[in-house]
Amino acid sequence: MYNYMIRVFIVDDHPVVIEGIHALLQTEKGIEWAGQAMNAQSCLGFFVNNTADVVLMDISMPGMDGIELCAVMKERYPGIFILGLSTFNQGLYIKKMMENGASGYILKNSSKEELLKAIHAVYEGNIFFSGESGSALQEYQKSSMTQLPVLSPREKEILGLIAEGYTNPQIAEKIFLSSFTVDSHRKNLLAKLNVKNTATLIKLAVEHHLI
Amino acid sequence: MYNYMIRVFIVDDHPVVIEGIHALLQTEKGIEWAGQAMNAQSCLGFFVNNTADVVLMDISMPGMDGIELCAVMKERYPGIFILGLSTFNQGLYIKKMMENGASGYILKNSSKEELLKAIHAVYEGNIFFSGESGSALQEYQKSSMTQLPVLSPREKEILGLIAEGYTNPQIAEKIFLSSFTVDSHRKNLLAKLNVKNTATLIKLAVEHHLI
DNA sequence: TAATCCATCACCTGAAACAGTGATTGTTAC
DNA sequence: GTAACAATCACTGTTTCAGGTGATGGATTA
Repeated sequence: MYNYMIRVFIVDDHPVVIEGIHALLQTEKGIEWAGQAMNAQSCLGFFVNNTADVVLMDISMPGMDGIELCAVMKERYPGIFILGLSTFNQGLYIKKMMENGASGYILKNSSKEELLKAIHAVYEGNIFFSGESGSALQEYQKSSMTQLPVLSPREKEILGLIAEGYTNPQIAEKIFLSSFTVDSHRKNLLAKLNVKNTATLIKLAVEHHLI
Repeated sequence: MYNYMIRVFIVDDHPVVIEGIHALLQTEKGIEWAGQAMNAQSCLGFFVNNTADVVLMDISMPGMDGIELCAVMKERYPGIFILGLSTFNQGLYIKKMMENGASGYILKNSSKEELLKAIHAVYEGNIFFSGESGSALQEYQKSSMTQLPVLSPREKEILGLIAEGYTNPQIAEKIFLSSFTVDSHRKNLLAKLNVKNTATLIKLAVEHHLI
């Protein structure tokens, strides 16, 4: 089916998961079991004298977690592809792992077919998300927004205008308000979002897709 | 090989591309040719009385482009998966299409195998990027930065501190400079990036991953 | 060598932002 | 029916930003 061997390494603090995936992959012709680790240190130790093509990496581990480990691994071994692994579906974690260089993300309860598809996809340099984690990434903004205070429509409007570079007097003129009122809304935005000035306000707003 | 039929529709203003992909997919057992359109209006017209499973969508078209069309399509038909299509590799466009609900992105010069892999992947609800476009997404920041003026290390440093909410005097104290100097750098940042105030400066910086 | 750019410092002015305090109206929710 | 909150407006300071203008030394580079 595939005319190459993909050396797969797994880092996970749950022996059950390691054994389960090992069992799943054991019979696969294109897959070679490179090794396993139960924590970040052990994983990094392995790669000093060994290597692999794809690393299945648990996101939550004692000590250094998968997000950090991912960054370190990609820093030291840019050619190794990392596939995030988790029992639950957290858009925030997916995003962080991707920012740290991961090539994809799947759930631990994925089917054998999905796991193989993901491994092959990332090995070929593609980016792959399993269906559920993919939608989680797309809806990351929504989930992360729920952690933020609710902004009133007026506040959102003014936030958008601030982000476009308008000053308070300009906004006031634009939407027929007193400049005092705009200033009040602006202060409320700073207070609600717990930031101290325009720079941090806009940074937070852009990062959380409020604008 | 696959026990289902995927109805594929294509929107592209280049007949050559339509014919080329049609020819590629014609012999595929699991693929059914749903139809084709050469512009956004024609595409939307088709879907009034018809449907498809996967829409291959050109990103650059006369009139409404793929990015807009993608948003409209996903709004009206959330169940249809959209695969972006382009002759060139533009991280910015990929990002926008993904924000508008696309499930993936491939280059028009992809191999038949890659095209099929992508179609099947998105049909199954996964997210798929071909290798080149995937890396383009990951390196979106770099590519988009090339369109931006080059910032000196000092400027980047000060930009970062501004984004963290420090004022000029605070930055000056922090990195042992005159507040005048910090202000100079700040003005240079505004001038180089062609923005008028802190709000737009930070917005641009965050969006282009300068910080 | 001359040109260019970075990094630094300096001053002035006006505009804008930030902080604090307080008020009124209207609607929603308990 | 009153408590909470959104939306509006108001005043007063202080701090910061933004625009302009200019200068110096050092590194790079064409």
